[in-house]
Amino acid sequence: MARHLITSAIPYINGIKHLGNLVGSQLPADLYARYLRARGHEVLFLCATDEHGTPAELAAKKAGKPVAEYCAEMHKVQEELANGFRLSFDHFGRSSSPQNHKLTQHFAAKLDEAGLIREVSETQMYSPEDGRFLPDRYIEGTCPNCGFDSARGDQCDNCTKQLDPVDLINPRSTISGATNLEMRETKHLFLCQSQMRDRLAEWIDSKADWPVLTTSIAKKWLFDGDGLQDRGITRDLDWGIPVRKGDEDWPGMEGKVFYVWFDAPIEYIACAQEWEEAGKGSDWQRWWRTDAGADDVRYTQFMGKDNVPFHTLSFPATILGSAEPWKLVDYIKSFNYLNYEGGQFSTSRGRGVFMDQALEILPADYWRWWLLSHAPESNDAEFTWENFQSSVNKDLADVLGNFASRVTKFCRSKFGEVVPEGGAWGERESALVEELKGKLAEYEAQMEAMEIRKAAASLRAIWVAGNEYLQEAAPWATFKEDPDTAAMQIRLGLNLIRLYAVLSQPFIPDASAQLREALGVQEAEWPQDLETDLQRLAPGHAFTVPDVTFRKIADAEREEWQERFAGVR
RNA sequence: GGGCCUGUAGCUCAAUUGGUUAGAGCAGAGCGCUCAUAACGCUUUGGUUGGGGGUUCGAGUCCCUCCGGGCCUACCA
Repeated sequence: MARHLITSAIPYINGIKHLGNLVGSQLPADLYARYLRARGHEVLFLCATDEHGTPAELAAKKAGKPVAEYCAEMHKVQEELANGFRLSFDHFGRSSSPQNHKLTQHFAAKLDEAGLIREVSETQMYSPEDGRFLPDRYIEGTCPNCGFDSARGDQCDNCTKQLDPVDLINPRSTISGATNLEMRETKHLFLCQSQMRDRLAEWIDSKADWPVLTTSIAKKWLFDGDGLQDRGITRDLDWGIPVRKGDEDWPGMEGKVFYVWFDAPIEYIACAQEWEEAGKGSDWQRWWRTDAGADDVRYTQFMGKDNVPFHTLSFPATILGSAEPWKLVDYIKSFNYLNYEGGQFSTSRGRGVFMDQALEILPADYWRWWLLSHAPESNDAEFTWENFQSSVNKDLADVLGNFASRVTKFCRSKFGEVVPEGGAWGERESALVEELKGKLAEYEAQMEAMEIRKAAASLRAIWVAGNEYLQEAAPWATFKEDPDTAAMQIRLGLNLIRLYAVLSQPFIPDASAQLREALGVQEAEWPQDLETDLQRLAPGHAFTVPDVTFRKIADAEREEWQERFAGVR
C-alpha cells in the first residue's frame, strides 16, 4: 500500500473540451487513479479549471458577461461533464481560487528572495481601441515574406516563417479589427530559468523511465540554441492573480497579473488546499510537503504533449527555485493527439465530438472504452466512427456484455435466479484458473506501467477467456446428462461475471456497477487468489439477469453521427 | 530553416531494446455450437516491415540517403 498523488493537466476554461482533450490527460489519469484505489492504495487525484489569460477574457466578453461570472459558470459546466464521464477527481478546483492567489504570490516572493526574478522592460503592441496589449497571435497582417494577407503576429500560416508582430504590413487586431496599433513600453517579471538549466537537466537525466515523448521535449527546450530561456511570468491583463510579493505590494507591478502558465501548475498544490477546505480530506501538506510526509508519495502527472515544457521545466523551476520542500513530480505520462476522421478536432469549426455531445449520444462507458483502448500513446491516433462502432460492438456488446447475458439467462432458465449448487471443479476449471492468473498478472503489470492500450487488450483477453471456457464446457449440453456438473460450470460463469466487473471497473465503472448490482454483490475486492475469488458467489446466492449491458451501435446511427459532427457547430 | 517522433497485413496496433518461421484484434473465408445482444468457439487467407544502400554471423530494430505523415520551435493555453 502506497500513497499516490495524481494530477491531470488542468483544462482551459473557455468552452467545452473535445474527446481529444479528454483522452490526452483527464481520462487516463482517471483510469490510473481508479486502478490504484482498487488495489488498495491511498490516492489523491486532483484536477481543476485553468481560468486566467487572454482567451478567457475574450470569451467572457463575447458571452457578454463579467469574466469572473463567466468562469464560475464554465467551471460548473466542466465539472458536470467530468462527473458525466465518471472522472473520479477527489477535488475539481479552480486556478482562480483564493488559495491559488495566495500560493502563487508566495512562490513569486520566494523566487525573488532567491534572486531568480528580474524585471525586464520591453515594448509590445497595444491596441487603444481594444484597451489591451495584444499577444502576438492576436495580431494579423500581411506577411513581409510571402505577401499572405492573414499572417499572424507570431508566424505566417502560409509560408510558416516565424514573425515578429512589428514585421507585419498593415497590422490589425484580430479582436476588433483595429488598425491603429502602437508599440508601448511595459515592464514585466521574468523567471530566471536559465540559471537553473543544469539542475533541471540533471533532474531530467535521472528520469530514464519516462516516455521518450516527455524527455525529448524537455531536452529540446533545455539545450536547443542558446538553451533554456528566462520566461516572462507577468502580463498586462485585468483577470488573473495580482502581482504581489507574498503579502506585500510589488512596486512597479501595479495593475499587472501573473502569467497563466505561472499560476496554473501551482493550482495543483492549491487544489489540495481547496480539497481540504471543502471538507473532503485533511492534512494537504502530507501530499505536497516533503517535510510533512510527501517523500512517501509517488506523484504522477498526465498531460498532452503541448503541456510538457511547462511540467518538465517551468513548474519544476518554480518549485526548485523556491528552495522550499515541495514535492516534485516522479513520473510524467504524456500523450500525442487524437485526430478526427482524417483531420484535426477543431473547436472553432465544431469539427469532431465534444464532451457534452458525446454524452448526449451514448453513455460514458462506451467512450471511455474506445478512447482508452486507442489512447494516443506512441503516436497520434485517429477517431473514426467505423472504428468506434466496431470496437464498441465487438468488445463491449459481444465479448463482455453477451457473456454476462448468456450465463445469467441460461442459469435462470435451468436453475432459476440463484447460484446453483452441485458439482466440483475438474481439470478444465483448474486450467482456466491458471490461464486467468497469467492474464491477470499481465493486466496488472500493464496498468502499473500505464501502458493503457496494452492494458485494455489484456482486459479484453480476460473477457475472451470466459467465452472460450463456456464454449468448451458447454453447460447446455452437460445439463442433459449431468445437471450437477452443469451447475458447477454455470456457477463458475457467474463468478467470472463478478470477476470481470471488478477488473473492468477502472475502464467502465458504470457497467461494472450495473453488473455487480445484478449479481447482488456490493464489494469489488481486487482478486488476491483466483481459486477462492472465483468461488465467492456461493450456491444459494440470489441474482437477477442484468439489462443489456452494452447495446450495439447500428449502421444508421453511425452514419447520422458521422454527418452531424463533420463540422460547423 | 532547425529539432524530435513516426511509416509493420485491407483497418487499428504489437514485436521482451540486434537473435529462430514478424504477432494480436477487427474485416474476409471455411467449419463447429445453439446458452446468449444474428451472439460464442475453432481453423484459415493476408506482410519484399515506405524505397534504396550500408554495418553485422544475424536488421522491423543500428547507420546513410530519398519519399510520406505528425509535433514542437518559447507572447494561445
